[in-house]
Amino acid sequence: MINNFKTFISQISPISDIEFEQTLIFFTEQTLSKGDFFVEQHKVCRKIAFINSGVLRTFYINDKGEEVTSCFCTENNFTTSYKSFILQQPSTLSIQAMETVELLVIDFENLQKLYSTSMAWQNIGRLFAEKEYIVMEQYAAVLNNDTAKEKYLRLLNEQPQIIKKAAVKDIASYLGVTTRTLSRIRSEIS
Amino acid sequence: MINNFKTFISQISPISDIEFEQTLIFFTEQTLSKGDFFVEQHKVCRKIAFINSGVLRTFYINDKGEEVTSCFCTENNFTTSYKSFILQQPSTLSIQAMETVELLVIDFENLQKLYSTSMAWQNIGRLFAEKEYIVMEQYAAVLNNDTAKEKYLRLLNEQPQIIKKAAVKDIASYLGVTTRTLSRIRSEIS
DNA sequence: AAATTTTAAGGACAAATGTCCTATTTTACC
DNA sequence: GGTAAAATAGGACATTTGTCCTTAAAATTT
Repeated sequence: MINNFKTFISQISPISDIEFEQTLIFFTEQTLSKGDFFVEQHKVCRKIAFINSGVLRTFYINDKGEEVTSCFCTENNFTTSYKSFILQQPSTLSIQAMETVELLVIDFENLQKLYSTSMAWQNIGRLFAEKEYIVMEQYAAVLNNDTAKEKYLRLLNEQPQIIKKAAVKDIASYLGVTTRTLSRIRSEIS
Repeated sequence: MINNFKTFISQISPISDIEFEQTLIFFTEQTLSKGDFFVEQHKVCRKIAFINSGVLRTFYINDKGEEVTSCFCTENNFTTSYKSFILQQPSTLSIQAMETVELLVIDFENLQKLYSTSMAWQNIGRLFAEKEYIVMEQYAAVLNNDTAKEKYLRLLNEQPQIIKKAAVKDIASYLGVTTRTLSRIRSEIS
């Protein structure tokens, strides 16, 4: 777990062994079982986690009261209700484990401590935010341009493990289509 | 111009008068006329600008060769082809002045210099990235959930100046609908 | 294991949106 | 100011997607 994390962090920004070691005391390991929530809607999200293994699903409730999946969070990434975390406001999102998940968790206060004392972590924080932005920009472009079928095929191509693990209705809302439409696409393909 | 910029920066992160003054030498003023490009597709975007006045349009060319507007950049915000700027890779986006635009511009190298020497600017950089993420997340949620009419009414409500200033076809592509659909919505409303 | 609930597939029809087109208006250019 | 080019509105029809529904399968609970 720690090795994975160090590799991941080092790829974002160079950090000395010593500084990494000093950093680790701020993180705690956590395991979630399938169905457990990492973040619950309406509560302020106070933590961010490195996913060592497993997949989580991020979703919100739209105006019509339906669950809309906005992200599938996979291993070797961070997960958090980012807006809630940044602004320390109640979260519109919930994050739930889709299977057993191993996390390395740091809370808001400790991360701020890292930011204020470590240039390396300031850098990691900024680069992470920039990366999240790029991912979201790409997601928006897909939603804006692709047809339902194109969106499904793209997901199938880019994250085949999600197609296998996630419920059909969650894939549908993630792609911004109804289950009826997704059902049509799936029968067309097979 | 400078005062506007200082107010804007101070709202993101507290910065001392002295540090702000020292910072200013890295920025240059620039004025664009209507139609001028701030960023051109295929070139690496080497700069980021504070918009003191005016509006710019960000767009890309999709698979079908059509222009798709991804952002209208308004005054008292930054503008850049963010992904290209971050990664220093050729830009998929172009950014064009929709009217006369007054900018305060800093290039990539100088911003990196600020990042590496100033904790305040590291902080500003991270908070800016976080803000851009939140904006993009909201845009994705709108694209995913709202009908064509809802999207148009939202834009009308939230950025009425864009409806007035932008071409209908650009509003359409920004909202992810065809001009035919937007035409229907507009005639319905009036 | 049986009963209950949830999920998924797909039929029938409705609504929304897109495609292709033409007429008209607006803008850009010489 | 006149001409060419681009943009807009909107008709006619096609396609996509959504809504509502039923049935079957799968998962969950008792």
